[in-house]
Amino acid sequence: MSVGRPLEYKTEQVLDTAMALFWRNGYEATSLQDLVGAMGLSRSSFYQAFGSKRELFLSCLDRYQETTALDLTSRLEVAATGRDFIEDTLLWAIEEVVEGVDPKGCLIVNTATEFAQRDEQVAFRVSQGFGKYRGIFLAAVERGQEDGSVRTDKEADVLANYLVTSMSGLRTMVKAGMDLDVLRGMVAMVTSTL
Amino acid sequence: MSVGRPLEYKTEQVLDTAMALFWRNGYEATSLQDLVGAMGLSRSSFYQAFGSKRELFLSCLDRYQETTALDLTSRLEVAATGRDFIEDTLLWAIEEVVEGVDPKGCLIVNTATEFAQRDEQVAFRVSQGFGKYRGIFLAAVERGQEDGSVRTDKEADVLANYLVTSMSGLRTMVKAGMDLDVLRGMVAMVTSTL
DNA sequence: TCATTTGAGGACCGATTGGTCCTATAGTCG
DNA sequence: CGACTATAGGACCAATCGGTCCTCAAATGA
Repeated sequence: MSVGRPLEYKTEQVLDTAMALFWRNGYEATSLQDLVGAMGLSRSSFYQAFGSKRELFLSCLDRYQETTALDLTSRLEVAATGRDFIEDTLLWAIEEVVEGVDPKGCLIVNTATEFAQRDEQVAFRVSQGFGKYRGIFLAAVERGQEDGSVRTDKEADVLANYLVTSMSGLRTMVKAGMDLDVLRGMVAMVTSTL
Repeated sequence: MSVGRPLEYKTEQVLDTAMALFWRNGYEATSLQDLVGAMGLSRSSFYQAFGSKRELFLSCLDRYQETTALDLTSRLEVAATGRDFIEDTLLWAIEEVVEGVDPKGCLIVNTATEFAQRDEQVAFRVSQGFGKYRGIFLAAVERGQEDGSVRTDKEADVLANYLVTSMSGLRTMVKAGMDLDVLRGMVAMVTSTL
């Protein structure tokens, strides 16, 4: 299929590098120099491969969604109960505090506050991302309602939306520097309402 | 006291204008041109009065905190019960969706995700801001526990932190474009745990 | 009147922004 | 070999960035 010199890098790999930068610093604060430097490729290769900074960002948003959704879905499959998955996921969302350095939060949440209003395509991906979260939580809640680990007197989609909202709040408080112990208490508060 | 030509603008007024810009677009995406244009003063006046873009931003954070805290405190004083205040405040947090245009979210929340990790003084003001929110919610919860409108089997400061986290989540979902009806349901979910 | 302080306006600064283009080189295919 | 594609590197671009500086007009109090 491919004629000519092959790619010297793996697209997914450099995409991950770029994603990490956007994730940590946001879109505006990440310059092209930062990007090509970290990705380890020349300006010419960069533009040939990814088109522009904005297109790269959109690709990163897509990739973030895919990998995150995949990860969560596989976690859900092996979880003992619906409630277990939900607790684990919320704890996972605040886990990065442990390292002490540079909490990145959630790329979707960060992008929602920084960028979503100014760019249609970004806004689309943001709501798409939240939709995926909601879908996964919905599946978990429904399973929990079947296996008896989640209350049945609330509609599943209300609880799912509530979990998405709570997770956004948790990740914001992570970035705001809330103590890990307090955050754990918040997770307990949220799950106690299920 | 003052010799010479007097100020032609009211400091608080132009500060509010600048605050609105930062609030809507964030720090990085707000340029000096945007600022001086909206504030209606020349570059020279700007720098003489406010020092630099960053200093202006810090001033805006301070002002935002003051006005918001003052507003909330006075609302708390006239509220019938602690629970009433909490419900009203959460509804107020999602109110801006009604207009349909340009949800700005909360300046503190926005700044926490965009900027807090990169600037000590910003980080200080962000945690200070969240601290004020927590303090107000704490007072509301304590009053609610006294007047019987809030459960007493949870410690007041846990509930206060939970409310701060929930409010952050709500304001993020506002920026993410969640429907107002769904948001109202989320507020109901949160208050039902009190 | 005169010193003082503010105002607007614009020239100007170096640095950086995202982005283009060109050259020369290197690897892989038919 | 020759077609093709990808590479690195750097020159180059207009535009914008935040910020400084200077001039001159305007308003104040002593």
